[in-house]
Amino acid sequence: MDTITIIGEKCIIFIILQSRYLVITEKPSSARKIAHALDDSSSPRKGKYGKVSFYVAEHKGDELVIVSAVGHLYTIEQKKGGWSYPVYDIEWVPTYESNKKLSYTKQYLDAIIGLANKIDGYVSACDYDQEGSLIAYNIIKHGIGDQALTKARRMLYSTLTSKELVSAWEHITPSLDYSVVSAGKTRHETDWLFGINLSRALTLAARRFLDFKKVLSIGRVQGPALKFVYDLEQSIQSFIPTPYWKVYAETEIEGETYSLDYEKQTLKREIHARDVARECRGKKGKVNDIDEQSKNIAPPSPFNLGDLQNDAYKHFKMSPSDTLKAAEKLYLGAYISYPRTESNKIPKEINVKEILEELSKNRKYEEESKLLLGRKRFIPKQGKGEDPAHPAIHPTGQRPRQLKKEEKNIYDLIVKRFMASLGEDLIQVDTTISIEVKGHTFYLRGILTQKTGWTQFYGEYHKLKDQRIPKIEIGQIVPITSLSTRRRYTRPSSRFNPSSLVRKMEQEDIGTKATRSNIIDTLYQRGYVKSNKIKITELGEVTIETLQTFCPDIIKVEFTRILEKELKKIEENQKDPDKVFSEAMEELKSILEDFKKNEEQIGRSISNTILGKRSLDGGESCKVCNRDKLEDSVFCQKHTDVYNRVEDEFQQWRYALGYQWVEYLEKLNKLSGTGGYVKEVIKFILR
DNA sequence: GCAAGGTC
Ligand SMILES: [Zn+2]
Repeated sequence: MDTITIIGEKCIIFIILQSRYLVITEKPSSARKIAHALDDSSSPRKGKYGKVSFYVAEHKGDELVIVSAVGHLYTIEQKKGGWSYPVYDIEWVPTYESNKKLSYTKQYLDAIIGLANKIDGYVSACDYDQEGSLIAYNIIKHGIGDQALTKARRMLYSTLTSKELVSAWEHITPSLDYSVVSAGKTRHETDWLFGINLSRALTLAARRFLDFKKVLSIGRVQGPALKFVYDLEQSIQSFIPTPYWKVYAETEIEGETYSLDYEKQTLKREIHARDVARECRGKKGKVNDIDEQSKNIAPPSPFNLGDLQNDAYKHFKMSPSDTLKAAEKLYLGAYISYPRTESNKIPKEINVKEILEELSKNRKYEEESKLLLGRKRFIPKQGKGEDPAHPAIHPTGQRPRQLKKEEKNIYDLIVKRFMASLGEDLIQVDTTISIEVKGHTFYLRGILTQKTGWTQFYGEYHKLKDQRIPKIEIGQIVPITSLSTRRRYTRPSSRFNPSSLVRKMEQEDIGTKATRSNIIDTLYQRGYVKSNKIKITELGEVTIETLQTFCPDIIKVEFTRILEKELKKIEENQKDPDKVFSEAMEELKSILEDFKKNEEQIGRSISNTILGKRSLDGGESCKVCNRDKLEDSVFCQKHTDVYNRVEDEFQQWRYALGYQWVEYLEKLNKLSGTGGYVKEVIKFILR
């Protein structure tokens, strides 16, 4: 609101000018909250533009028209040409034009453009992150026009509480955050150009020798995600088990049997195991120490999306993308807060007490929420995860209606986790009783819960595992009533499942909370991986191996790290976005030239893998697979490496069991933990 | 038809 003062000769006239602002949010729920927070009477007028809701709020004499986007309303497309590569000429176009499945976005864009009428200023009120800055910029620039950009400002907030929103409005920036916008644009364009060009290059190479209907794809996030699966599969296929021995012992005290742990969890030689058995079996031991340690286990923090996806897989075997879908439904029904969050924190502005009061009206949660309400303070445990725009996932208190089974499960998990995060520490006492038998030590361990703390709110999602212990004193003599030793073999790492692969992507910091599970779905759709215990397919394998030669960067996590560093420089005005972009394009250009030059060879190796054919280019292949044989070996690189390790590991087996070479190979061949490549090599040696 | 990122 501007006050213009005109001082005439004899009088002073104040003219108060009301300004009209168009406020653009990222999603409908933020528009509603901002409108209610900023309207002086907390009751903004609600209007409809076609089917799209918008709000008109009066704020300190100004009029705010608040309308929302639905995420990105603009996307990248190639300007001209067909399905070929290289392609460098791109432009930003409305999303609904480029993707029919997203045609619903048209009504939102139409609404924003239609409402951009007699507006004094534009306000970008999208989420407080790079994508948010770009979403509003694209709409204003391409939808409303360049002249609107000069009147555009940015409103920044991290929680959608009235207090923060009012303050955000007061601290609105004088112009858009152009450096953040540039970083966002560069990210989109680099990803598009690398992703689309390399995907087409792979697909077209595969089609050279195959009637191949499918498309192949690769990208900055897909690449490393597939590489994780590939690497794990290599280690499983190359795994050679090692024998070890384990001691199982029991004692009996006052008629009750207790199992004992031997001092060493594993023994490396059979004779060591025999020694323990001979010296301790049937003997008596003396209690020489009783150690009691009380431990406090803090409550879990409320969920971020990754945690929720992980727990939903654990408890309901739901895939991460199904969990996201269910959580989205709950969010759109206003039963839970925004689910696409990386945060494990609930800021103090959120009224936890009020949420508990609402939850207590639901009989299912009445008892627990009333217990929590009996307290003086309502501070959820704060976790590590941070998010610039959204708090941790929590119930709103609003009672859900007509949920599907999966949504019901997810809702219950979220509510109980939220309540658990408000609980007190779980207190347990760990007891370790040391029993000495002829110089060998055995441990009798017990766990006793003293205070259930937060676990009483987490219900079936956390089971207490108490282990009782006998009444016993130092110096007491106890019998070893049973003792056996068993030979075991080490096992390879287990494969990823959709949830642990999301976790891995989180740990490696690739993709975002909203995209990780979808990208894993893409790997399945492409035929790169299969089954719930994720196994790479031959197609996935040949894709990784091709890229390892021709574009190793796209399957490396470091590619993302480098890009992030460059984007940060753009954000901080330390580097010209054009320079970052042209450097990336220089790299891409040389990769694509190289790819094109070798397209025939690449196509042949893809088709050979798929058809299970040996290579036809004259070179000899490995005795047990299609790959090229090394000069000084009968195997390819992979099988040669495996052969060398089979030789190395033999020493360990001879030491542990006194096995001879052939005996060793035959045993390995029978064990389930032995990797496929290992068995291929062994079968060849034993042929 | 191909990316990764938003969100319905
Ligand atoms: Zn081989």
